[in-house]
Amino acid sequence: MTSRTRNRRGEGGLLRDEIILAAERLLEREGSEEAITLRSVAREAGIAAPSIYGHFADRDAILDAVLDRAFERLRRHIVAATDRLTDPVESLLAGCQAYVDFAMTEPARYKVLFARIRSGPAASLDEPLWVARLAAFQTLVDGIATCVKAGRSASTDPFGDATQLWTAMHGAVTLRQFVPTFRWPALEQTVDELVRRIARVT
Amino acid sequence: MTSRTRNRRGEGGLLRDEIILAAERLLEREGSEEAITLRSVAREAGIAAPSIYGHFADRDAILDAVLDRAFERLRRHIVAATDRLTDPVESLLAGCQAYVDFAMTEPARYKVLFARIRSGPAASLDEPLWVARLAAFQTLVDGIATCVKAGRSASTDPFGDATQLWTAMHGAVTLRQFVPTFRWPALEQTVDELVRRIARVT
DNA sequence: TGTACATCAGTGAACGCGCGTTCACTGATGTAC
DNA sequence: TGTACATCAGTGAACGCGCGTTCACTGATGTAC
Repeated sequence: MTSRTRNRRGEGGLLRDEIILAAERLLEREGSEEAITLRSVAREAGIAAPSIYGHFADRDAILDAVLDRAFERLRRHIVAATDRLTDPVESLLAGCQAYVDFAMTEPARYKVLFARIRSGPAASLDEPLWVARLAAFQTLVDGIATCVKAGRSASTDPFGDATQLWTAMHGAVTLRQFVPTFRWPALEQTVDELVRRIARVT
Repeated sequence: MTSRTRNRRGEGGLLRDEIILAAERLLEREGSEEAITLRSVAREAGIAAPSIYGHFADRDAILDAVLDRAFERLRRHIVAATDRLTDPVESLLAGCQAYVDFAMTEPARYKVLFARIRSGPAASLDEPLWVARLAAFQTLVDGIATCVKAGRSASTDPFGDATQLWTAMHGAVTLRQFVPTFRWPALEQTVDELVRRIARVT
Protein backbone atom coordinates (compact mmCIF):
# COMPACT_ATOMS: atom_id res chain seq x y z
CA MET A 1 0.00 0.00 0.00
CA THR A 2 1.39 3.42 -0.91
CA SER A 3 1.98 5.30 2.31
CA ARG A 4 -0.53 8.05 2.87
CA THR A 5 0.68 11.60 3.35
CA ARG A 6 0.66 11.97 7.07
CA ASN A 7 -1.47 14.69 8.63
CA ARG A 8 0.43 17.54 10.22
CA ARG A 9 0.79 17.86 13.94
CA GLY A 10 -2.41 18.88 15.60
CA GLU A 11 -4.39 17.70 12.63
CA GLY A 12 -4.71 14.13 13.77
CA GLY A 13 -8.42 14.78 14.01
CA LEU A 14 -8.61 14.77 10.25
CA LEU A 15 -8.03 11.06 10.17
CA ARG A 16 -10.74 10.57 12.74
CA ASP A 17 -13.21 12.08 10.33
CA GLU A 18 -11.84 10.06 7.46
CA ILE A 19 -12.34 6.89 9.51
CA ILE A 20 -15.97 7.74 10.21
CA LEU A 21 -16.55 8.59 6.56
CA ALA A 22 -14.98 5.29 5.54
CA ALA A 23 -17.26 3.44 7.95
CA GLU A 24 -20.29 5.27 6.54
CA ARG A 25 -19.26 4.39 2.99
CA LEU A 26 -19.02 0.74 4.01
CA LEU A 27 -22.41 0.91 5.66
CA GLU A 28 -23.99 2.36 2.53
CA ARG A 29 -22.21 0.08 0.10
CA GLU A 30 -22.67 -3.20 1.99
CA GLY A 31 -25.95 -2.21 3.55
CA SER A 32 -25.17 -3.89 6.80
CA GLU A 33 -23.68 -3.02 10.13
CA GLU A 34 -21.61 -6.19 10.12
CA ALA A 35 -19.63 -4.86 7.18
CA ILE A 36 -18.04 -2.39 9.58
CA THR A 37 -15.02 -4.07 11.11
CA LEU A 38 -11.85 -2.49 12.31
CA ARG A 39 -9.95 -3.92 9.40
CA SER A 40 -12.54 -3.21 6.73
CA VAL A 41 -12.74 0.40 7.87
CA ALA A 42 -8.97 0.67 7.79
CA ARG A 43 -8.88 -0.76 4.29
CA GLU A 44 -11.62 1.58 3.13
CA ALA A 45 -9.82 4.55 4.65
CA GLY A 46 -6.56 3.48 3.07
CA ILE A 47 -4.68 3.20 6.34
CA ALA A 48 -3.12 0.46 8.42
CA ALA A 49 -5.49 -1.21 10.86
CA PRO A 50 -3.63 -0.18 14.03
CA SER A 51 -3.83 3.47 12.99
CA ILE A 52 -7.45 3.44 14.09
CA TYR A 53 -6.50 3.01 17.72
CA GLY A 54 -5.15 6.52 17.80
CA HIS A 55 -8.69 7.75 17.27
CA PHE A 56 -11.08 5.08 18.50
CA ALA A 57 -10.89 2.70 21.43
CA ASP A 58 -12.42 -0.17 19.46
CA ARG A 59 -14.87 -1.15 16.77
CA ASP A 60 -17.80 -0.21 18.93
CA ALA A 61 -16.52 3.33 19.31
CA ILE A 62 -16.53 3.72 15.53
CA LEU A 63 -20.11 2.52 15.39
CA ASP A 64 -21.01 4.97 18.13
CA ALA A 65 -19.70 7.77 15.95
CA VAL A 66 -21.54 6.46 12.91
CA LEU A 67 -24.72 6.22 14.96
CA ASP A 68 -24.25 9.77 16.19
CA ARG A 69 -24.06 11.11 12.67
CA ALA A 70 -26.93 8.92 11.48
CA PHE A 71 -29.13 10.34 14.19
CA GLU A 72 -28.18 13.87 13.24
CA ARG A 73 -29.05 13.11 9.61
CA LEU A 74 -32.44 11.80 10.64
CA ARG A 75 -33.07 14.84 12.79
CA ARG A 76 -32.17 17.25 10.00
CA HIS A 77 -34.27 15.30 7.54
CA ILE A 78 -37.33 15.70 9.73
CA VAL A 79 -36.64 19.32 10.55
CA ALA A 80 -36.21 20.11 6.86
CA ALA A 81 -39.60 18.56 6.13
CA THR A 82 -41.47 20.44 8.83
CA ASP A 83 -39.82 23.76 9.59
CA ARG A 84 -41.84 25.78 7.11
CA LEU A 85 -45.16 24.30 8.13
CA THR A 86 -47.40 26.13 10.55
CA ASP A 87 -50.45 23.90 10.52
CA PRO A 88 -50.01 21.43 13.38
CA VAL A 89 -51.62 18.51 11.57
CA GLU A 90 -49.67 19.11 8.36
CA SER A 91 -46.51 19.39 10.39
CA LEU A 92 -47.18 16.13 12.23
CA LEU A 93 -47.94 14.33 8.99
CA ALA A 94 -44.87 15.71 7.25
CA GLY A 95 -42.63 14.80 10.17
CA CYS A 96 -43.88 11.22 10.16
CA GLN A 97 -43.51 10.93 6.41
CA ALA A 98 -39.96 12.22 6.71
CA TYR A 99 -39.22 9.65 9.40
CA VAL A 100 -40.29 6.67 7.30
CA ASP A 101 -38.70 8.21 4.23
CA PHE A 102 -35.37 8.28 6.01
CA ALA A 103 -35.78 4.68 7.12
CA MET A 104 -36.58 3.50 3.62
CA THR A 105 -33.93 5.62 1.91
CA GLU A 106 -31.12 4.81 4.32
CA PRO A 107 -32.01 1.39 5.67
CA ALA A 108 -28.56 0.57 6.97
CA ARG A 109 -28.31 3.84 8.87
CA TYR A 110 -31.79 3.36 10.26
CA LYS A 111 -30.88 -0.12 11.43
CA VAL A 112 -27.84 1.18 13.25
CA LEU A 113 -30.13 3.62 15.06
CA PHE A 114 -32.89 1.24 16.05
CA ALA A 115 -31.72 -2.33 15.66
CA ARG A 116 -28.02 -2.12 16.36
CA ILE A 117 -26.45 -5.23 17.72
CA ARG A 118 -24.54 -4.26 20.81
CA SER A 119 -21.46 -6.29 21.63
CA GLY A 120 -21.01 -4.76 25.06
CA PRO A 121 -23.61 -4.17 27.79
CA ALA A 122 -27.02 -2.86 26.75
CA ALA A 123 -27.29 0.86 26.13
CA SER A 124 -28.67 2.94 28.96
CA LEU A 125 -31.21 5.71 28.55
CA ASP A 126 -28.74 7.99 30.29
CA GLU A 127 -26.36 7.88 27.37
CA PRO A 128 -26.04 11.23 25.59
CA LEU A 129 -27.34 9.76 22.37
CA TRP A 130 -30.45 8.48 24.04
CA VAL A 131 -31.05 11.88 25.51
CA ALA A 132 -31.01 13.26 21.97
CA ARG A 133 -33.22 10.47 20.69
CA LEU A 134 -35.71 11.00 23.47
CA ALA A 135 -35.70 14.73 22.74
CA ALA A 136 -36.65 13.86 19.17
CA PHE A 137 -39.38 11.60 20.47
CA GLN A 138 -40.58 14.41 22.69
CA THR A 139 -41.14 16.58 19.62
CA LEU A 140 -43.49 13.87 18.38
CA VAL A 141 -45.35 13.96 21.68
CA ASP A 142 -45.47 17.74 21.43
CA GLY A 143 -46.65 17.52 17.85
CA ILE A 144 -49.67 15.55 18.95
CA ALA A 145 -50.25 17.77 21.97
CA THR A 146 -50.21 20.81 19.72
CA CYS A 147 -52.86 19.25 17.53
CA VAL A 148 -54.94 18.57 20.61
CA LYS A 149 -54.65 22.18 21.77
CA ALA A 150 -55.63 23.37 18.32
CA GLY A 151 -58.69 21.16 18.52
CA ARG A 152 -57.38 19.02 15.68
CA SER A 153 -56.78 15.80 17.60
CA ALA A 154 -58.97 13.74 19.88
CA SER A 155 -55.98 12.23 21.68
CA THR A 156 -56.29 12.05 25.43
CA ASP A 157 -52.78 10.70 25.93
CA PRO A 158 -50.24 12.36 23.64
CA PHE A 159 -47.36 10.40 25.16
CA GLY A 160 -49.03 7.04 24.75
CA ASP A 161 -50.25 7.85 21.28
CA ALA A 162 -46.85 9.14 20.21
CA THR A 163 -45.34 5.88 21.44
CA GLN A 164 -47.85 3.88 19.46
CA LEU A 165 -47.35 5.97 16.36
CA TRP A 166 -43.59 5.70 16.54
CA THR A 167 -43.54 1.94 17.04
CA ALA A 168 -46.18 1.44 14.34
CA MET A 169 -44.07 3.36 11.84
CA HIS A 170 -41.02 1.45 12.93
CA GLY A 171 -42.76 -1.84 12.30
CA ALA A 172 -44.09 -0.65 8.98
CA VAL A 173 -40.65 0.18 7.65
CA THR A 174 -38.66 -2.70 9.15
CA LEU A 175 -41.02 -5.36 7.86
CA ARG A 176 -41.16 -3.70 4.46
CA GLN A 177 -37.40 -3.98 4.39
CA PHE A 178 -37.37 -7.55 5.65
CA VAL A 179 -39.99 -8.80 3.20
CA PRO A 180 -39.72 -6.44 0.25
CA THR A 181 -41.60 -8.83 -2.04
CA PHE A 182 -44.79 -8.74 0.02
CA ARG A 183 -47.74 -6.93 -1.52
CA TRP A 184 -47.34 -3.85 0.64
CA PRO A 185 -49.83 -1.00 0.58
CA ALA A 186 -48.21 2.31 -0.36
CA LEU A 187 -46.20 3.48 2.62
CA GLU A 188 -47.25 7.10 2.28
CA GLN A 189 -50.90 6.21 2.61
CA THR A 190 -50.16 3.83 5.45
CA VAL A 191 -48.41 6.58 7.40
CA ASP A 192 -51.30 8.90 6.71
CA GLU A 193 -53.75 6.40 8.09
CA LEU A 194 -51.60 5.62 11.10
CA VAL A 195 -51.38 9.26 12.01
CA ARG A 196 -55.11 9.69 11.65
CA ARG A 197 -55.97 6.53 13.54
CA ILE A 198 -53.42 6.67 16.30
CA ALA A 199 -52.89 10.39 16.79
CA ARG A 200 -56.58 10.79 15.97
CA VAL A 201 -56.20 14.00 14.02
CA THR A 202 -58.83 15.37 11.71
CA MET B 1 -14.02 -35.52 24.16
CA THR B 2 -15.48 -38.90 25.08
CA SER B 3 -16.80 -40.46 21.91
CA ARG B 4 -20.55 -40.45 21.74
CA THR B 5 -22.41 -43.72 21.31
CA ARG B 6 -23.06 -43.86 17.63
CA ASN B 7 -26.62 -44.07 16.37
CA ARG B 8 -27.60 -47.33 14.79
CA ARG B 9 -27.96 -47.69 11.07
CA GLY B 10 -30.99 -45.95 9.72
CA GLU B 11 -31.16 -43.81 12.83
CA GLY B 12 -28.85 -41.12 11.56
CA GLY B 13 -31.84 -38.83 11.65
CA LEU B 14 -31.67 -38.82 15.42
CA LEU B 15 -28.55 -36.70 15.30
CA ARG B 16 -30.27 -34.29 12.98
CA ASP B 17 -32.82 -33.61 15.68
CA GLU B 18 -30.15 -33.34 18.31
CA ILE B 19 -28.37 -30.75 16.20
CA ILE B 20 -31.51 -28.65 15.88
CA LEU B 21 -32.18 -28.93 19.59
CA ALA B 22 -28.62 -27.87 20.33
CA ALA B 23 -29.03 -24.85 18.07
CA GLU B 24 -32.27 -23.95 19.83
CA ARG B 25 -30.60 -24.23 23.22
CA LEU B 26 -27.87 -21.89 22.04
CA LEU B 27 -30.44 -19.46 20.73
CA GLU B 28 -32.28 -19.42 24.03
CA ARG B 29 -29.18 -19.26 26.20
CA GLU B 30 -27.30 -16.62 24.23
CA GLY B 31 -30.36 -14.82 23.02
CA SER B 32 -28.92 -14.11 19.64
CA GLU B 33 -28.87 -15.70 16.24
CA GLU B 34 -25.15 -15.03 15.90
CA ALA B 35 -24.51 -17.50 18.72
CA ILE B 36 -25.44 -20.23 16.28
CA THR B 37 -22.32 -21.21 14.40
CA LEU B 38 -21.46 -24.58 12.97
CA ARG B 39 -18.84 -25.11 15.61
CA SER B 40 -20.86 -23.81 18.55
CA VAL B 41 -23.74 -26.08 17.60
CA ALA B 42 -21.39 -29.04 17.32
CA ARG B 43 -19.94 -28.24 20.74
CA GLU B 44 -23.40 -27.90 22.25
CA ALA B 45 -24.49 -31.18 20.70
CA GLY B 46 -21.32 -32.90 21.91
CA ILE B 47 -20.18 -33.95 18.47
CA ALA B 48 -17.32 -33.12 16.13
CA ALA B 49 -17.92 -30.16 13.85
CA PRO B 50 -17.73 -32.11 10.57
CA SER B 51 -20.44 -34.48 11.79
CA ILE B 52 -22.95 -31.77 11.03
CA TYR B 53 -22.35 -32.02 7.31
CA GLY B 54 -24.00 -35.39 7.26
CA HIS B 55 -27.25 -33.68 8.19
CA PHE B 56 -27.04 -30.06 7.07
CA ALA B 57 -25.46 -28.47 4.05
CA ASP B 58 -24.20 -25.48 6.03
CA ARG B 59 -24.90 -23.12 8.89
CA ASP B 60 -27.76 -21.52 7.04
CA ALA B 61 -29.51 -24.86 6.70
CA ILE B 62 -29.44 -25.27 10.47
CA LEU B 63 -30.98 -21.85 10.90
CA ASP B 64 -33.63 -22.74 8.35
CA ALA B 65 -34.59 -25.71 10.51
CA VAL B 66 -34.60 -23.58 13.67
CA LEU B 67 -36.76 -21.02 11.91
CA ASP B 68 -39.14 -23.72 10.78
CA ARG B 69 -39.67 -24.91 14.30
CA ALA B 70 -39.91 -21.39 15.67
CA PHE B 71 -42.68 -20.64 13.25
CA GLU B 72 -44.52 -23.78 14.22
CA ARG B 73 -44.23 -22.77 17.88
CA LEU B 74 -45.65 -19.35 17.12
CA ARG B 75 -48.50 -20.87 15.17
CA ARG B 76 -49.39 -23.28 17.96
CA HIS B 77 -49.17 -20.51 20.52
CA ILE B 78 -51.74 -18.46 18.64
CA VAL B 79 -53.98 -21.41 17.91
CA ALA B 80 -53.94 -22.41 21.57
CA ALA B 81 -55.04 -18.91 22.55
CA THR B 82 -57.90 -18.71 20.10
CA ASP B 83 -59.29 -22.16 19.32
CA ARG B 84 -61.91 -22.15 22.06
CA LEU B 85 -63.15 -18.67 21.28
CA THR B 86 -66.23 -18.17 19.15
CA ASP B 87 -66.68 -14.43 19.36
CA PRO B 88 -64.81 -12.98 16.38
CA VAL B 89 -63.61 -9.88 18.22
CA GLU B 90 -62.46 -11.83 21.24
CA SER B 91 -60.68 -14.25 18.96
CA LEU B 92 -58.93 -11.47 17.05
CA LEU B 93 -57.84 -9.82 20.27
CA ALA B 94 -56.61 -13.06 21.79
CA GLY B 95 -54.69 -13.95 18.66
CA CYS B 96 -52.93 -10.61 18.62
CA GLN B 97 -52.15 -10.83 22.31
CA ALA B 98 -50.69 -14.29 21.75
CA TYR B 99 -48.56 -12.97 18.90
CA VAL B 100 -46.92 -10.25 20.96
CA ASP B 101 -46.70 -12.58 23.94
CA PHE B 102 -44.65 -14.99 21.87
CA ALA B 103 -42.40 -12.20 20.65
CA MET B 104 -41.75 -10.94 24.18
CA THR B 105 -41.35 -14.39 25.72
CA GLU B 106 -39.08 -15.80 23.04
CA PRO B 107 -37.32 -12.76 21.63
CA ALA B 108 -34.51 -14.68 19.98
CA ARG B 109 -36.88 -17.01 18.18
CA TYR B 110 -39.01 -14.09 17.11
CA LYS B 111 -35.96 -12.33 15.73
CA VAL B 112 -35.03 -15.36 13.68
CA LEU B 113 -38.51 -15.29 12.21
CA PHE B 114 -38.73 -11.62 11.37
CA ALA B 115 -35.31 -10.05 11.49
CA ARG B 116 -33.01 -12.83 10.47
CA ILE B 117 -29.80 -11.80 8.86
CA ARG B 118 -29.50 -13.76 5.65
CA SER B 119 -26.01 -14.57 4.46
CA GLY B 120 -27.12 -15.80 1.06
CA PRO B 121 -29.57 -14.20 -1.36
CA ALA B 122 -32.76 -12.66 0.02
CA ALA B 123 -35.59 -15.04 0.84
CA SER B 124 -38.29 -15.36 -1.75
CA LEU B 125 -42.00 -15.40 -1.03
CA ASP B 126 -42.18 -18.71 -2.91
CA GLU B 127 -40.18 -20.49 -0.23
CA PRO B 128 -42.24 -23.07 1.66
CA LEU B 129 -41.76 -21.24 4.90
CA TRP B 130 -43.08 -18.02 3.49
CA VAL B 131 -46.10 -19.85 2.22
CA ALA B 132 -46.77 -20.96 5.78
CA ARG B 133 -46.10 -17.50 7.13
CA LEU B 134 -48.44 -15.94 4.63
CA ALA B 135 -51.07 -18.51 5.50
CA ALA B 136 -50.77 -17.35 9.11
CA PHE B 137 -51.08 -13.77 7.97
CA GLN B 138 -54.14 -14.72 5.98
CA THR B 139 -55.83 -15.90 9.18
CA LEU B 140 -55.33 -12.38 10.52
CA VAL B 141 -56.95 -10.96 7.39
CA ASP B 142 -59.78 -13.47 7.81
CA GLY B 143 -60.07 -12.59 11.47
CA ILE B 144 -60.78 -8.99 10.59
CA ALA B 145 -63.06 -9.97 7.72
CA THR B 146 -65.07 -12.16 10.07
CA CYS B 147 -65.52 -9.25 12.43
CA VAL B 148 -66.71 -7.13 9.51
CA LYS B 149 -69.24 -9.76 8.48
CA ALA B 150 -70.48 -9.99 12.05
CA GLY B 151 -70.96 -6.25 12.03
CA ARG B 152 -68.25 -5.85 14.66
CA SER B 153 -65.65 -4.06 12.57
CA ALA B 154 -65.85 -0.95 10.42
CA SER B 155 -62.91 -2.01 8.30
CA THR B 156 -63.32 -1.51 4.58
CA ASP B 157 -60.00 -3.14 3.72
CA PRO B 158 -59.27 -6.21 5.84
CA PHE B 159 -56.02 -6.94 3.99
CA GLY B 160 -54.67 -3.44 4.39
CA ASP B 161 -55.79 -3.23 8.00
CA ALA B 162 -54.31 -6.64 8.81
CA THR B 163 -51.03 -5.47 7.32
CA GLN B 164 -51.10 -2.34 9.43
CA LEU B 165 -52.01 -4.25 12.54
CA TRP B 166 -49.28 -6.82 12.03
CA THR B 167 -46.55 -4.26 11.38
CA ALA B 168 -47.73 -2.10 14.28
CA MET B 169 -47.48 -5.04 16.67
CA HIS B 170 -44.10 -5.94 15.22
CA GLY B 171 -42.83 -2.44 15.86
CA ALA B 172 -44.31 -2.41 19.36
CA VAL B 173 -42.44 -5.55 20.39
CA THR B 174 -39.14 -4.97 18.59
CA LEU B 175 -38.70 -1.49 20.00
CA ARG B 176 -39.69 -2.64 23.45
CA GLN B 177 -36.93 -5.20 23.17
CA PHE B 178 -34.41 -2.76 21.76
CA VAL B 179 -35.06 -0.08 24.40
CA PRO B 180 -36.32 -2.00 27.42
CA THR B 181 -35.67 0.92 29.76
CA PHE B 182 -38.06 3.27 28.00
CA ARG B 183 -41.25 4.13 29.86
CA TRP B 184 -43.42 1.80 27.80
CA PRO B 185 -47.18 1.68 28.23
CA ALA B 186 -48.41 -1.80 29.13
CA LEU B 187 -48.17 -3.96 26.04
CA GLU B 188 -51.49 -5.64 26.62
CA GLN B 189 -53.33 -2.37 26.58
CA THR B 190 -51.36 -1.18 23.58
CA VAL B 191 -52.35 -4.26 21.60
CA ASP B 192 -55.95 -3.75 22.63
CA GLU B 193 -55.90 -0.19 21.38
CA LEU B 194 -54.15 -1.11 18.16
CA VAL B 195 -56.76 -3.72 17.36
CA ARG B 196 -59.56 -1.30 18.10
CA ARG B 197 -58.01 1.56 16.17
CA ILE B 198 -56.63 -0.30 13.19
CA ALA B 199 -59.03 -3.21 12.81
CA ARG B 200 -61.74 -0.82 13.96
CA VAL B 201 -63.62 -3.36 16.01
CA THR B 202 -66.21 -2.47 18.58
C1' DT C 1 -23.93 -71.05 11.96
C1' DG C 2 -19.83 -68.64 10.69
C1' DT C 3 -17.24 -65.36 8.20
C1' DA C 4 -16.05 -61.91 4.91
C1' DC C 5 -17.39 -57.59 3.53
C1' DA C 6 -20.06 -53.29 2.44
C1' DT C 7 -22.27 -49.61 4.63
C1' DC C 8 -22.78 -46.00 7.50
C1' DA C 9 -22.28 -42.54 11.53
C1' DG C 10 -19.21 -40.05 13.23
C1' DT C 11 -14.01 -38.50 14.15
C1' DG C 12 -9.53 -35.86 14.33
C1' DA C 13 -6.26 -33.26 12.15
C1' DA C 14 -5.51 -29.78 9.19
C1' DC C 15 -6.34 -25.83 5.83
C1' DG C 16 -6.92 -20.84 5.02
C1' DC C 17 -9.53 -16.82 6.33
C1' DG C 18 -10.61 -12.41 8.55
C1' DC C 19 -10.83 -10.75 12.80
C1' DG C 20 -9.11 -7.59 17.00
C1' DT C 21 -5.13 -6.34 19.17
C1' DT C 22 0.01 -5.84 20.54
C1' DC C 23 4.44 -4.26 19.70
C1' DA C 24 8.47 -2.04 18.31
C1' DC C 25 9.32 0.98 14.67
C1' DT C 26 9.75 5.15 11.26
C1' DG C 27 10.16 9.40 9.70
C1' DA C 28 8.21 14.04 9.13
C1' DT C 29 7.10 18.11 11.91
C1' DG C 30 7.69 21.45 15.13
C1' DT C 31 10.45 23.36 19.23
C1' DA C 32 14.25 24.65 22.44
C1' DC C 33 18.49 26.46 22.75
C1' DT D 1 20.29 31.03 11.90
C1' DG D 2 21.53 26.33 12.77
C1' DT D 3 21.11 22.07 15.06
C1' DA D 4 19.75 18.66 18.30
C1' DC D 5 15.85 16.61 19.96
C1' DA D 6 11.03 15.54 21.49
C1' DT D 7 6.62 14.76 19.70
C1' DC D 8 3.38 12.83 17.01
C1' DA D 9 0.80 10.28 13.11
C1' DG D 10 0.89 6.39 11.21
C1' DT D 11 3.21 1.62 9.82
C1' DG D 12 4.30 -3.43 9.31
C1' DA D 13 4.81 -7.72 11.26
C1' DA D 14 3.09 -10.75 14.28
C1' DC D 15 -0.03 -13.01 17.87
C1' DG D 16 -3.99 -16.02 18.96
C1' DC D 17 -8.82 -16.79 18.07
C1' DG D 18 -12.98 -18.90 16.15
C1' DC D 19 -14.75 -19.68 12.05
C1' DG D 20 -16.33 -22.90 7.82
C1' DT D 21 -14.77 -26.58 5.32
C1' DT D 22 -11.79 -30.62 3.48
C1' DC D 23 -9.85 -34.95 3.96
C1' DA D 24 -8.61 -39.50 5.04
C1' DC D 25 -9.88 -42.32 8.69
C1' DT D 26 -12.26 -45.62 12.24
C1' DG D 27 -14.91 -48.92 13.95
C1' DA D 28 -19.56 -50.66 14.93
C1' DT D 29 -23.58 -52.53 12.49
C1' DG D 30 -25.95 -55.10 9.39
C1' DT D 31 -25.91 -58.30 5.18
C1' DA D 32 -24.63 -61.87 1.72
C1' DC D 33 -23.12 -66.15 1.11
